[in-house]
Amino acid sequence: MEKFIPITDLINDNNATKEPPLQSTFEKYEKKFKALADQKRLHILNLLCQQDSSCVCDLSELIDMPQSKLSYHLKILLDANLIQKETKGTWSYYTVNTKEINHLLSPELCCLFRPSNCC
Amino acid sequence: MEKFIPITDLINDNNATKEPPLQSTFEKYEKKFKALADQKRLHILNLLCQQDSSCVCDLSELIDMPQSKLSYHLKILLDANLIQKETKGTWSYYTVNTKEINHLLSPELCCLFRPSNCC
DNA sequence: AGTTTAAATCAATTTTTTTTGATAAATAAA
DNA sequence: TTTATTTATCAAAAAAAATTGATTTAAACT
Repeated sequence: MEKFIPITDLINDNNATKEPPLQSTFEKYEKKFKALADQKRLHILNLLCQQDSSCVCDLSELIDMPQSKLSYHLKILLDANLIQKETKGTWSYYTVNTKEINHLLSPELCCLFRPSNCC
Repeated sequence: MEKFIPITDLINDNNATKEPPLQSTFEKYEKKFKALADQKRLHILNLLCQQDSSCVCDLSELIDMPQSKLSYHLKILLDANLIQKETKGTWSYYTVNTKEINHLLSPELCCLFRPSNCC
């Protein structure tokens, strides 16, 4: 059989390989998707958007996860800018960064990780 | 300082921990986000949606990646249902699963991984 | 002041993912 | 029919991420 050559290959000029700004775009989204690529963190996000604010010790009970483990996962979400932290005294309160989530995910999916009013 | 207790905590009943269907939802999306959580795979997706169809050997040149490595990453995308495969003779042609991408990602982001007409 | 609590961080271990080069299966081309 | 090409898969090694329990820091209580 003869190799099939799509029309677009004949039309497009192959500048596809040199994309200087795309590289850093991919890095940015890699980080964000890495943060989402874990059941536990998806669960955390889902819980966070049901409370409008939760401290680590409460979340730890809710999700039944040791504190150091939870802090580790919260940090990953925080570094990806998917959640935000506010410290009051010794407590750290975390909230979903709705704006960022909306920018990243489809409306259907956002509902899973967005305050309960939506869906 | 006294511990701050958000109003929603006083209102919501704490059924948050027992979510039998949510568990499998998280599993499903974990897999999809894992597939997206890699620069190389994002690059592959981006290239794939510029061609409407590419075989492994062409992609391998375009992205400058050894064949076995590329096949490995294509399989991860395929298993997550983010791309589709069609075999013609010895060649495998891959295309972006636009429907799935649209369901998952925001319109802004979809543009990065969707045929060039959009943005 | 002394004790307790909340949360972040650390180092060591375990688990998962990725890379690499080789091989196998199937088709194409000579 | 032989040879070359395309792609998937395999096993071993390397790299990255997650888990665990302990420690540290800081603030809150008594």
